[in-house]
Amino acid sequence: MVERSTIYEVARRSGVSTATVSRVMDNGTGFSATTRERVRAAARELGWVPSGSARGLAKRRAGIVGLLFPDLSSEGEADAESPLYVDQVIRGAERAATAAGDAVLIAATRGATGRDLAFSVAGKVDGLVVLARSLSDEDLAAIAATIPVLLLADRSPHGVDRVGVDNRGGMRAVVEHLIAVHGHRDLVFVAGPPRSPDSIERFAGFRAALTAAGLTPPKKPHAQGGFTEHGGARAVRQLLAERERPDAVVCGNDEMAIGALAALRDARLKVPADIAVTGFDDSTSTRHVTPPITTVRQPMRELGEQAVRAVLARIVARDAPTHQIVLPTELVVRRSCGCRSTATPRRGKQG
Amino acid sequence: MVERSTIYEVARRSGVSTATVSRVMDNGTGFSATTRERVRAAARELGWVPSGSARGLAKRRAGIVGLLFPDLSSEGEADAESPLYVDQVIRGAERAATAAGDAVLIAATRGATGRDLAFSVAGKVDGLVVLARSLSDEDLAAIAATIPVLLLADRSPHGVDRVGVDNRGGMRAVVEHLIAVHGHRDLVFVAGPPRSPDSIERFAGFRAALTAAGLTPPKKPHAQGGFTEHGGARAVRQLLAERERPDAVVCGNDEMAIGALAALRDARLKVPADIAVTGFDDSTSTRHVTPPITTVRQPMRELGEQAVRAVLARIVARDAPTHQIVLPTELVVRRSCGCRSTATPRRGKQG
DNA sequence: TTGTAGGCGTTATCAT
DNA sequence: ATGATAACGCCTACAA
Repeated sequence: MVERSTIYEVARRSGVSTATVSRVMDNGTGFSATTRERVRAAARELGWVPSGSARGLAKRRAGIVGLLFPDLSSEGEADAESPLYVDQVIRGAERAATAAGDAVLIAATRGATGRDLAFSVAGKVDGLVVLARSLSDEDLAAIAATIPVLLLADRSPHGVDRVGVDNRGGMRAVVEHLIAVHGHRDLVFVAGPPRSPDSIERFAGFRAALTAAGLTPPKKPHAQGGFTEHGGARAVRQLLAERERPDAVVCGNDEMAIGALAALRDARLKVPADIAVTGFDDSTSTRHVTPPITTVRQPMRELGEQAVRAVLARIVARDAPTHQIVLPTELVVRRSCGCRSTATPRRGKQG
Repeated sequence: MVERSTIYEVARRSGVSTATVSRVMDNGTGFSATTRERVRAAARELGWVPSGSARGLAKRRAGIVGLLFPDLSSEGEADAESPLYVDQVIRGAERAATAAGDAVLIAATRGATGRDLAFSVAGKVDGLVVLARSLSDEDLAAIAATIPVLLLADRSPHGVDRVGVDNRGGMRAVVEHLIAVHGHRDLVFVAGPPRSPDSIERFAGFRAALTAAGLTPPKKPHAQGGFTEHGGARAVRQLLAERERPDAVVCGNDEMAIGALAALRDARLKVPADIAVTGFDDSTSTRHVTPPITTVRQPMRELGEQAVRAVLARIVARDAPTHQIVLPTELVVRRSCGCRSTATPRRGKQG
């Protein structure tokens, strides 16, 4: 690891000009087979790796797309750190970027320092995918004025590309299942953090399903569990103490559903015989818990893929119309709802 | 998103030279407070974000560290895609990099195309963290001749920095627990893929524990489960069919342990009353399964952190002695081993 | 098919 | 405290 060699050395060693070396490395055209081999040989011998910075500067294209996500741990949220689905999004983004010959740069914004980080990242990439809540609206706008930005959220500022997932339709699908297939009518909703857009959307889906079934939806969630296992358990204990036993506990996410299961077990209630439970997210544990939880799968990997594809597309076509993509969710029927065996998954309704 | 403005425009607008603008943005020194404000104002008004490429070229430092990991799905392995712990490593890497003012670039190598990808990434970063099995030894060496490289594995080529986790000590700790605390003597080992270094190390730990207890360790694992849930179940069914019931089933990872649990349930055997089971990794599901699985926690997040810290250090001190760090694991006692309640976790022994 | 040379946007050295 | 002005390593017309 002495000194990184440059294109000049490769050119000299192979007896051609730097222009030719550049052409060869770009897999372009305009050189003889002999030349190509000589250049390649020289490059190999020197261990030359083209400088991404120089290349990026010359081409006005770094070949990198950024991914910004929030690290909520620093915000005093209950969340462990960043939601786990972030990992899936990252995987998807990596896959799409690599497929397109780009690389992906990731960074977590943490509180106030997030601003500087975001701008620093913006300088290093050609386009940016921003997960909900990782940036203030004005910082987002400022960056969007510089490079293509795509937001992963339920809604985006005017003119900003967006890819989202159909939270509302997914929740509506589970609830309709509970009502139509199992005949439940007294359903209770355990929400996540009050201001979480995901939680809000899912509650909207819950209400929509009740309304569609001719039932009266509540104005507010029956309880809140902060999206945590512990919170879900607490919510159920409280619910059980203050009202008659409902037919089903509809949880805003899987972790709360797992907590709910534990609380119901403690209360000597059988799931699903005495009471049904559902989750949201299709996290790994839902399959292993007893009984396996009926839930809703979100295509997080695909979310990441579509997101970088969209920014990549916009980098090329700066003035195409704004993207607004909403990915469908999928109902995953297991046993906690009362079904005996796993049914064929079906898609959540849009909207 | 018209045209990215440059340092020249900012300089002109604020009535200073580009040198001064550069100084101000670098938070350096050598300018008056008045100047600083004028420059900042101009930058803000123009929405100027310094070009990372240009900056990197001039400073000979991109401010990016790379992380290369393998995507095993393309290799026809049983693994879903890439092992899940990769996510944790990524999180750790991101955290350490961000803390140091750098960003992290991630890329998954997939089969043969991995080579080009790796070199492409190498050109964009100042240092590279490479997860085991993502690159051939010679490609690794070629890149290591160019930029600082650190390998995340059980061993590394001569002169290459390395950070690993004490697989052997961790497995030894669980097995010793099974022997010393629960008095088991007939232990059976379910291994992962035969050539997996992790699996091999863990089996070595298994043998070491038996030997230390005066028992005769087997030369080869009793069964193989390919690190999958399904494989673990199959291994146990097979074992049950061909030999007397052992005291304990020691699994090379959690997924196989979960599969083992299912197979034992089908065989009407009670865990841990009739037979004990242990896993490795401390994946989320181990807590939710019945009974909760005694396992070994690996500090994957910390692994990622230490790794980028080490490469960052080497970028500064190119010729410091080679790093060789091994992180300790932690025994997580739950119920599948026969313990009633969760004991205080203790560290796995080194080596 | 190949070479020449200017330019990409910043930083850093040397003056002033 | 500030300004000129070379690098930095590669790409890409434009020529030949």
